[in-house]
Amino acid sequence: MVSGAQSTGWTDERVEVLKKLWMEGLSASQIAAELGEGVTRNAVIGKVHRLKLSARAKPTNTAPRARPAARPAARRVASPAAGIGHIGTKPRAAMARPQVVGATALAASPEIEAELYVAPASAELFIPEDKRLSLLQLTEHTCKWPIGDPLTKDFYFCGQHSLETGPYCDFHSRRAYHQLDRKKR
DNA sequence: CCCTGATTCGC
DNA sequence: GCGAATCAGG
Repeated sequence: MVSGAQSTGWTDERVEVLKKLWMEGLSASQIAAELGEGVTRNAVIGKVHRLKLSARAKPTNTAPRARPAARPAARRVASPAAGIGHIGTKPRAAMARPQVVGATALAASPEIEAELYVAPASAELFIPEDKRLSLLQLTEHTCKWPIGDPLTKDFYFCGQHSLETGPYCDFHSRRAYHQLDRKKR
């Protein structure tokens, strides 16, 4: 009976890992990635709540989450058989290493992957001088992301081909948002 | 846009 | 019990 490897289903072993990592402060997605196969971040969160866990770094506050009121009906995947809909999302290959955990107040555990790679540190793109644009050189299709100090001659615009969806290029549009937009109702 | 956890609800 | 879908916030 040794062979009872239920890939799905929470074994004690997995639960322990889950609890450990959760208490360590790792995010649900990271834990899911660690557990690997068949485990999504939702599964992790769901299990965490089921285990009465959660509240790892919450000294106070019960956070009275506002309920979504009335759920119209969370329909499961309707999958109409042959979904010809175009794939709008990119596979993004493998994101095995998400951006480093916040690690606000947790002790590093050597037992876990101690492999942390330092960020690229490239906070900005380097624009070759021949690609830099002055204010007057901007057009509808050039990235209008300002670089440098406007008070010095070391100021110019990105100048890359901008997206149709915004005034910036792909790189800078992501930098422009990332935290804004949604809360700014 | 990316991400986080929280919640609901069909299975 | 499980987890996808969805919500709400950062």
